[in-house]
Amino acid sequence: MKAMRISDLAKAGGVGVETVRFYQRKGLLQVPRGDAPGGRHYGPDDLRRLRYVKQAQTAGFTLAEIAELIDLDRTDDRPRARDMARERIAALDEQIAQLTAARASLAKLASDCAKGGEGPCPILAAFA
Amino acid sequence: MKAMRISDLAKAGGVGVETVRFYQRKGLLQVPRGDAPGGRHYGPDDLRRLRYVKQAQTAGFTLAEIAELIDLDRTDDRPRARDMARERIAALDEQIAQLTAARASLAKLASDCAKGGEGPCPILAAFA
DNA sequence: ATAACCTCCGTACTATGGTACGGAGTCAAG
DNA sequence: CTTGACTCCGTACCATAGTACGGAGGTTAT
Repeated sequence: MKAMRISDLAKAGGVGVETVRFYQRKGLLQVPRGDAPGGRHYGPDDLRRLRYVKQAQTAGFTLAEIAELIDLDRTDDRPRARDMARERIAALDEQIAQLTAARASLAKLASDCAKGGEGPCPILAAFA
Repeated sequence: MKAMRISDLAKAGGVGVETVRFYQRKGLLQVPRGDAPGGRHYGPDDLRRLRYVKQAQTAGFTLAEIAELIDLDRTDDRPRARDMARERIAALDEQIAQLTAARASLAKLASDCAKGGEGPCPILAAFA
């Protein structure tokens, strides 16, 4: 395995080089010990970490929260991790409920507008 | 009805004065004809419009899209409005699906972590 | 009539999550 | 031995959706 460079890591993680560097600045990814000149090299751990960040993001964690999770990993603080997960699940539930409600009311509006009776299009007139 | 001033409108809409002004700058709310010195006054239309904006936001429309919807209202372009609604519903469906999936995987992680077997806490180790 | 409070206006600043740019150094191939 | 591609680094910039600030002026209550 011929030492991944930052561009390889980025590609493998499906992000841009600038994003990797951004994550490094935020403490989400480690900056490899400044050894090999002409390009530091990255290992599979870095890629796992990068993927972890991306995955955690899809669960709605902010980058700051992800940084905290990573820190909890260091200290193996499981109770705190469970708390964060519980909070996130609750937030997710609320968000899903809200989006579902919005979806329903928008769908009704759209169908009413399509039915196209008289009067103004409810999508435009409504939410009122 | 003693002419709503900007702060009354803001309060009624559940936003701050600065937010009303921000919406005016974005073209989401009209700036009343500059008549009454010592405070322009706003009417029920303005409040309806403000509530429309807030409602549309919960459906996930960006302020730019909401500005477009408002413009469609002016021109009564119903086909375009239906398109926008359809697109938004599709996006909402996708988002709901993603959040639901994230919720499920996070819930599993949390329960595995709570079961607390050996090895590292899956919330911290996982997403991997 | 003076203080307290409001309006208008422009400008600047915040947070979040990136994205872009320019310069300097390094490295491999032609 | 030069060109091209890559690295590092700092800094600046982008969109989104506000929030805050300071000054100039009008209004309201005592």
